[in-house]
Amino acid sequence: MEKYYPLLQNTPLFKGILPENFESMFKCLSAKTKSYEKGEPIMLAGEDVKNVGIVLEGKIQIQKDDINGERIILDELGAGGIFGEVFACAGIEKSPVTVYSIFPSEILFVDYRKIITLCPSNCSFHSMLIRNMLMLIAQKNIMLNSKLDIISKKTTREKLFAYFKAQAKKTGTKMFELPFSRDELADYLCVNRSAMSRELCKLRDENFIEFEKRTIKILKWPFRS
Amino acid sequence: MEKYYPLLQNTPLFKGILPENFESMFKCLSAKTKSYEKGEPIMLAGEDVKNVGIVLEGKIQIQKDDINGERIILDELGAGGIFGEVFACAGIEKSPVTVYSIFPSEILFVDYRKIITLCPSNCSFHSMLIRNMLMLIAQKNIMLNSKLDIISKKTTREKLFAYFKAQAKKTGTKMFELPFSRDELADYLCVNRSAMSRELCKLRDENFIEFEKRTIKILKWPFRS
DNA sequence: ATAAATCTGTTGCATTTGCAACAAGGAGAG
DNA sequence: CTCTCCTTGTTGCAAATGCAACAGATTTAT
Repeated sequence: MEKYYPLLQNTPLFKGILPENFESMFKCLSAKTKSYEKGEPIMLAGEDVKNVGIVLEGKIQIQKDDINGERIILDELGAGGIFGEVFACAGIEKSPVTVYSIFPSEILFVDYRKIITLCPSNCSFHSMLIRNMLMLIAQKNIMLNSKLDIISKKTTREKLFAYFKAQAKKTGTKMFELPFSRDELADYLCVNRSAMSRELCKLRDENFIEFEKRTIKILKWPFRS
Repeated sequence: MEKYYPLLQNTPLFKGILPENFESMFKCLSAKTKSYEKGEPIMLAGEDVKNVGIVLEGKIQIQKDDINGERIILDELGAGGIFGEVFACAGIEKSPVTVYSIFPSEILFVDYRKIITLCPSNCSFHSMLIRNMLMLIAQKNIMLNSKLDIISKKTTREKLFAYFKAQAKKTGTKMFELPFSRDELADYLCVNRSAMSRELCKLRDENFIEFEKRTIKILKWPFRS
């Protein structure tokens, strides 16, 4: 467990809390760790969520299963990522999402009631935890808004550019790696894969972009900036 | 100001705080009120956001202005509604959204730094305020997810049904009033208005729904539940 | 009361998209 | 190496959609 302390120290949730307090804190929070294999579900939609999860190792994917059986990728988290905290704070008991381990992963679970409730012993880290949680959720909120920005576009072309623009802004360059396969990207943008593929090639033919595998290079923007 | 105390008492942000503490609390929080006419902007995109706003009277609309000049309605708030709190908690200085008063409105502004920072005098309401804020933002988060659910649908028909389903669940009946004009609804669903109008009529002709003006009545569901 | 503005439905048309099926290339397993 | 699976691009076609323009109805302003 101690080997993850440097990681946890830089985690948004535990930022500002001294590592020497971790052991007593985890005890107070009833923290537990669990291992998952690649492809194994960590949390299923409809299950009770009593814990906040923190990825110590590996990679997970948060998905939403549609009525029609379609899969929507909401997020992908590596080491340091946190999930389940929104339902915790919103008072939602049943998970509306499914979380899968897409690499062999090690997850730290924390009882969320113990995070938001000040303990009798009045531990010093509690107000910091809550403050951190606030920022965490607010920023996730911003991310959701960004995704809405992209999905709100009417055409596939506009969605692609909106997504590319966000990625370019994130990485600071006009050439970047997609974190998705084509299939997953289409899911993310909520469009048909083959239609998206077609549009990508059109954009290439019109000299807007170049791409090879997951590498995208922006040559020019269609609208202003 | 005192006339709004009953309203504020039932506001998510101030819930659990006794009205007799309101005056001293507002003083501590540097709270101010301001009036707006119908159509007047309350907060423009790009402006500094230093305050959290609470609607005391009237109605406001939160919009996002697209690069292409398209308008996306993110939310509509009546008395008791709160806005700007997400940017506050996420540490974002410049507002990415525009807020308009769509009725003559009275807005209460609170310096958000004073909400999340425990004051020297250690007021009793501060930890409650932060806890309330946490739930507020987490629930807004959930709402964004719900909207994503709707927008993520590929066809206009699916979007309409996803939206209707959410409204039906909200009101608990199969007949409800739309909070939008057709134009606004199309904006909300991110589809072309005339195409949506066409689809609505198709649904009527296929006996899925009945509608008159803003009243929608669901006759049957296309898929399960 | 009259005029102007807004809301809603309608229609034709070009374009986009979803869908399904197939093919080429590459990665990984045995 | 060979076989299988996965990823990606390709294509034809029917259906959906965006767009623009128009008309009737309703609301609002003067």
